[in-house]
Amino acid sequence: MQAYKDVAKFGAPAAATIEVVAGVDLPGFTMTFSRNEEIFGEEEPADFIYRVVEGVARTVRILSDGRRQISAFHMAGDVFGLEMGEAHRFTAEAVSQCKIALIRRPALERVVERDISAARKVWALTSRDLHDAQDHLLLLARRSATERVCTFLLDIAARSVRGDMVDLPMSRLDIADYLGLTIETVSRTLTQLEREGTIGLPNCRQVVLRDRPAIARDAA
Amino acid sequence: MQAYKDVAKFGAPAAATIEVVAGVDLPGFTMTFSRNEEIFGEEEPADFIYRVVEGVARTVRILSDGRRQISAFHMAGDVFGLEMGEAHRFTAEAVSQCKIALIRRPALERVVERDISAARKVWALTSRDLHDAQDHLLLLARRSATERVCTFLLDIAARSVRGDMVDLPMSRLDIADYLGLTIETVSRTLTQLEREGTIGLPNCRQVVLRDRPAIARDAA
DNA sequence: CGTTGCATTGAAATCCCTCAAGCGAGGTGG
DNA sequence: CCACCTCGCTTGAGGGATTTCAATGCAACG
Repeated sequence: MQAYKDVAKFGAPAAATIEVVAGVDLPGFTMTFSRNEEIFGEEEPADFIYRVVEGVARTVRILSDGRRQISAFHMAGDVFGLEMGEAHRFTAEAVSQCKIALIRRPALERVVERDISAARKVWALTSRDLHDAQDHLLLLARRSATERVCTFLLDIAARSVRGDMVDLPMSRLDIADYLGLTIETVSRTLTQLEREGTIGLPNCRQVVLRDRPAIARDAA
Repeated sequence: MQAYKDVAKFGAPAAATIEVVAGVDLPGFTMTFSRNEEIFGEEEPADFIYRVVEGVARTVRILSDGRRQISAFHMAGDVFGLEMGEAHRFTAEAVSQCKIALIRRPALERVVERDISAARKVWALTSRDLHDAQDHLLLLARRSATERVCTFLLDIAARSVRGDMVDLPMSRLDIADYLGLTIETVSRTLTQLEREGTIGLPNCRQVVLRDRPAIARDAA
């Protein structure tokens, strides 16, 4: 618990039973983090695994010269910070104010040692992350700015069930660092799509998917 | 065995005991594949897992318009084609002529159901792949052509223990598709590094790492 | 000895980035 | 209540890294 000694900073942890994955419930506690607050740091011992209860988190890597890359956004229900090694390989931060459930890793390890089906479900989490990373890889390696942005919009839309109105919980900088672009290119691409009538931009945190087929086409 | 009915095409499979990971030995068989031959296809049922015995394989994804991305090169000892789902998510091909060990997936599943420590080792394979993918992600998102090529050279060098002389088993096109560049950019970057005296290029399939510190610096 | 398949090189074009300014919403204080 | 500030987003102009297109080189092979 070292990292969270100073609980005043984070809001009081609340003990609870956390469903890590379907059918695997473990004792844990929830904490709230404010916008941009660090949840855990790269290289820190991976003593917990984390599950988003409310809000959105991001996992980030930063190069020495400041170039930043967001590997994933984590929405309600997503598990992150699961490691086989001793240390975290990313920094995790709150995108918006969020409530996060923490599960002590030894507790998870114990269940995994005993229960094959639980072990399988935990493995599936890693496998899922791998698939996402591989899709992301293809995106970054071979897709144009427009394709990246459109893919991103469809992805976010699929993860937040709101019809054609999509809320973007993250800033343009976050989107840019996720897509391997600059903030300006993201902005220009969005306004370009708006000019073509493909999307609407009532404000900078909301997108209306006016022409999904066109977006899907652009997402290639 | 449907996919490999036509064994004549591949060379006769040879039954053997395969070490999937340290301490997990399973019955399987080896087959040889010639340069550029397909080992398995995307969307095909994932009935086997694969381990490189000799040579090098690649896992590939292709977009409808022909853009290609290589997610990884697999060298001697590497396991690939491990899926939790029903189907492969990549195409796998032989980079050079290679000998591949195939393990029937049900055999693996049985061991994983019984033996927790084996399950853990198999999970570690997925976890390792995830780490590699995440490093690759950062490379593609935020690094320049020179940085990518230098990182690649160091990576290959680390995987083939030969001092400062590195053999490149793959073509320029393979390197380009792995690094998210074009073949011309890879070629230009290499000749640039040669002109600076950082590397030597006795021929297009061999690289001499003349100044490792400089390469490491360029790899950022 | 021509063919074929990479690899290299050059010139031009393009896409995205960099730098710089302007805009707008939200918050603060006079 | 409004001026002012701040922060994030947008927009523009210019530049640069990488791609594209095209030609040449080179080694292996029949």
